[in-house]
Amino acid sequence: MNAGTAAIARYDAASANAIETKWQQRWEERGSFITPNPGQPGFERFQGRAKQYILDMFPYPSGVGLHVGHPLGYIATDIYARYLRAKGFCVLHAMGYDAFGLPAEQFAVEHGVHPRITTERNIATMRAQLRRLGLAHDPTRSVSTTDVAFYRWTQWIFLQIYHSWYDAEATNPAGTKGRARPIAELVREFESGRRALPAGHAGTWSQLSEEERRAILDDHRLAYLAEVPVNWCPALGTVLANEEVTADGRSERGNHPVYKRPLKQWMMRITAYAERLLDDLDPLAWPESTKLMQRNWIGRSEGAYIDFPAECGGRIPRSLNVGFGGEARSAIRVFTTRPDTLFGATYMVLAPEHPLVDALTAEAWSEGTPEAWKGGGAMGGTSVSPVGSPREAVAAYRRFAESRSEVQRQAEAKEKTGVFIGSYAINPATNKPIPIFIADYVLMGYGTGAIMAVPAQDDRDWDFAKAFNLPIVRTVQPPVGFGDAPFLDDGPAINSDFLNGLQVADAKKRMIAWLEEHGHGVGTVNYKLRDWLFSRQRYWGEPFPIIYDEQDRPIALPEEMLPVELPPLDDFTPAASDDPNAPPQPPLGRARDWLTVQIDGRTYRRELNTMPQWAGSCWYYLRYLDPNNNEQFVNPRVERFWMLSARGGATATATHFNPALHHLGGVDLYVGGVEHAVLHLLYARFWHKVLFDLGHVSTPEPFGRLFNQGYIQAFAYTDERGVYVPAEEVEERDGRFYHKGKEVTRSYGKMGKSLKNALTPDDIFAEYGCDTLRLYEMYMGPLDQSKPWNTRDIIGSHRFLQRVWRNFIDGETGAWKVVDEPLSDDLRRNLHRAIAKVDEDMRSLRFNTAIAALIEFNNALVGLERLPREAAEALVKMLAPLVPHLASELWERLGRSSELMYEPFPEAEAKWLVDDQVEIAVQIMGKLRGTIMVPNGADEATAVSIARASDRIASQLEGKTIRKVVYVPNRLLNFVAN
RNA sequence: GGGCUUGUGGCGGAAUCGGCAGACGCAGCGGACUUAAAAUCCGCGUCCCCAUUGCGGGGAGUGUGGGUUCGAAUCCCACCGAGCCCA
Repeated sequence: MNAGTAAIARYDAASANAIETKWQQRWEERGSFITPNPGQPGFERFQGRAKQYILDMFPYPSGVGLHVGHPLGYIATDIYARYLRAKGFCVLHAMGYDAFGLPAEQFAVEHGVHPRITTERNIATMRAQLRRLGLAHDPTRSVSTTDVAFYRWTQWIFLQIYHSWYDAEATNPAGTKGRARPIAELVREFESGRRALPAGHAGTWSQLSEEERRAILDDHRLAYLAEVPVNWCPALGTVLANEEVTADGRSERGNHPVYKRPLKQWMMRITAYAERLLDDLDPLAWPESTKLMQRNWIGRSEGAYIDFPAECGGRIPRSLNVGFGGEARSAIRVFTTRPDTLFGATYMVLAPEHPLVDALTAEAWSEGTPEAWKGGGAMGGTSVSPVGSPREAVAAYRRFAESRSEVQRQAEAKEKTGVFIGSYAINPATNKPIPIFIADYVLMGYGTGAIMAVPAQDDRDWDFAKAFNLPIVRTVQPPVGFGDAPFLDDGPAINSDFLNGLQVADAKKRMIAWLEEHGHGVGTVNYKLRDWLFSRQRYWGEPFPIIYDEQDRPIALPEEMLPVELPPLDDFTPAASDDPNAPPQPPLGRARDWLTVQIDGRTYRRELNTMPQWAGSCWYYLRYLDPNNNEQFVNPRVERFWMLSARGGATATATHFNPALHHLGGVDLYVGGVEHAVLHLLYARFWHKVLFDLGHVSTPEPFGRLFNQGYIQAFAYTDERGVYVPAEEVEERDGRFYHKGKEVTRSYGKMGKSLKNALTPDDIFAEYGCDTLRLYEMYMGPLDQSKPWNTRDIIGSHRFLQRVWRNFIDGETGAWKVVDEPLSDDLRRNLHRAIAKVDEDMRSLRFNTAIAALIEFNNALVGLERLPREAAEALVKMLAPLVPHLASELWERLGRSSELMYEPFPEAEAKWLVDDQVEIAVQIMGKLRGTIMVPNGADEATAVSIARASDRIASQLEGKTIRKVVYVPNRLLNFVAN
């Protein structure tokens, strides 16, 4: 035994903590977790090794600290990263903090403490907790989004996006269609005449006014300003995300009224990338369910735009009045995924805020208009008396619709509401007039904000038609016996002239051809995905690198003027108001000295909005690669080294992406919760693709392999009033639960403060040490499934480590038991079987079964007087990724001074994995009747003769005729006999 | 309403390709050691029936009901329950 290591006879809480503290200190002093970049000092030890980039989702450093559920994924990636190091890879594994966001700002509002102070305190707490878990993160690569040195580059990326446009025809570096290009190239193309000016502009580029040119460029930029309806909450003084608004249109926090209001906001043109975001999903090694969620979110649908001529006395605005041939026309344009049903379109519906509604609304009700169409009683629970004119009905309905949240409007369960606007459109297929309604089940943000209603083949149209007594014409023949309901499935077309008899798919094609031929419409692809609202009226976020001139025109700051730092503030309270019409006043408006900026003697005013929290998490994984670079957001050579992933695991030496040689994605494993399946991953993919198109990164996708970990859940207990009681004080007796003598009710859900069932890692450290916690969390079950925390079970993992310890060190005497003696053949077979199992399970992140195999092997060593070194060293190496402190301590006591982390993982030798004799099952008619021993790989005849020689089988077979024998070598033998 | 995931002992889970269901652990029961206890070690451990002095033997069984197959926790159909996403 080494001098200097105290003799510890028993592995318990005290000795575990002593060992863990010792090794955490030593790793820190030695810089064991640091992985330098190629060319940097210290990289020599990794020279020639293939890279692996192992990443956890970016955490928010919360003020309340971690509970035991949080580090589940971090422990898993740590084990995997340590395992890969032992398998000979050069591993990048780092952790940073997504530290902008609302909680720190709220805390600042309530307590007057600057968010930077709160944030830094929280980060320090979280770092200490993670360090105490023994996580091997490279400390030199940790970043925080709130560091000026970090968000300077977030602003820089914003500028790249702002200065770009999407050329749908260009070829990107991956060889597929569509590419972001610098806006300067667009200007040159317009100047040279190589690219025609957008429709509606006559003459040449140089003949356009400065304003016109700006407008055209802004229409192309990937970051642009737009008036969009937002959830404006005057009482909180901020715009809210949809998820922050309750179903009845009030703020989740404070229950204040929320209004839909158009506000000038920064938008990101993510819709330009819809097709590529969809196509590139296929080859990614992601869970299918996550890919499916992204596909649904992007929501690609093929269909057609169709124009319905409308009688409106020439009042349609000119910009909305261009037909498919470029000619002027008065028509309502709809998008439909079912152009084949056009003959069944018996009315039209516009979204209440559709720009044509004013022009189309009639002056008076025509003779015989049903009372129900005029708005009386047609607005759900809101009682509105029948109104005198279409104009009044429209105004009343709009007020009603505005009062309802988008969630309410989309909920299908409630009855349909709407009003007739007094005028008619012409169905281009039937040439008959059909009435035009406005109704809030049609949303302005989807398609064109107008639909052709086909009640016979659409649920919502059917309900609406029933409610308003509108005609229903079937255009797809339902099967015999089909009831009084819309028919959505495939069938032959009926009542449809030239489509009759065609199935849906063919009918669609035929109709689109007909529409295009007659100028009534055009086939198209539509997406549910909308552009990304990128402004927030908040303080604690990245300021935009944007200023405005006297004409209120946005101007991007030059790169040299970055960073735009957040100004100091004393008061973070947003300007609250009871007046829904009060203009939004972001907190940055209080920074008087910062508000304006002088450049070349002219005064500009700054953008007061900040970026959303998503911004930093869209690219942090690139900053880990080169965190201290002050010249570039990441050095391209460094980026290529870590991100280019060669197929087959070979080291990448290529200088650019080649689809034949490389995986699409750079990060080799990305682990995090499924709650980020859509937004974070979609936004990050979008930014990454823009950076890829512009040549700043080398891969078309950021994350090649994604793994969604499950959650650790916990029981919670409520008393007879329904109030939560502390879970740790609850006792179980005979399957019932008691708190302070009173029976309580058990429920099951997320761990958290509000349910009084959270348990901190610190509690477990004190009682068992962090190696036990790491082991228990991995042993609970498969990583991707949610499972309940059960404190009672931890003892099993702790006992296993104690048993390991006792196999090395006598529990009574403290004597060292490892000897240089050969291992018996039996034990060696056990050992190599364990190695094969653990190796395979670790590679596929099945730590629970890897641990079970280690327990079995260790149990086989229990009772040995002396432990052969061969088994001891292999066991320590296999334990090293899982319980690095305990393993390092034993490694040192084995007299080894090398860093255990970088010791190669044991190799299973094939010859020790096979037995001479194997036990196989013997069945008769598929029922188990016994087992026999046969030589490994025995043929059928041998197995049959051994089986028939056994008394048990022979007696069972007596008097029966063997019809057939099924033999699976080394597995089973089945006699089909009767 | 649609889509996805999921359902195995008292509990967490294992069975990786259709081939011995319940590995491993927790809780429980029995035994050894001990004056005793703790700790440790060994054994038992789905349900029902038969046998029981002892060894044992048979049947059912992976949410429910069907199907495919020599053989189904695993594949197919329908239903029930749970979770997530979309509406």
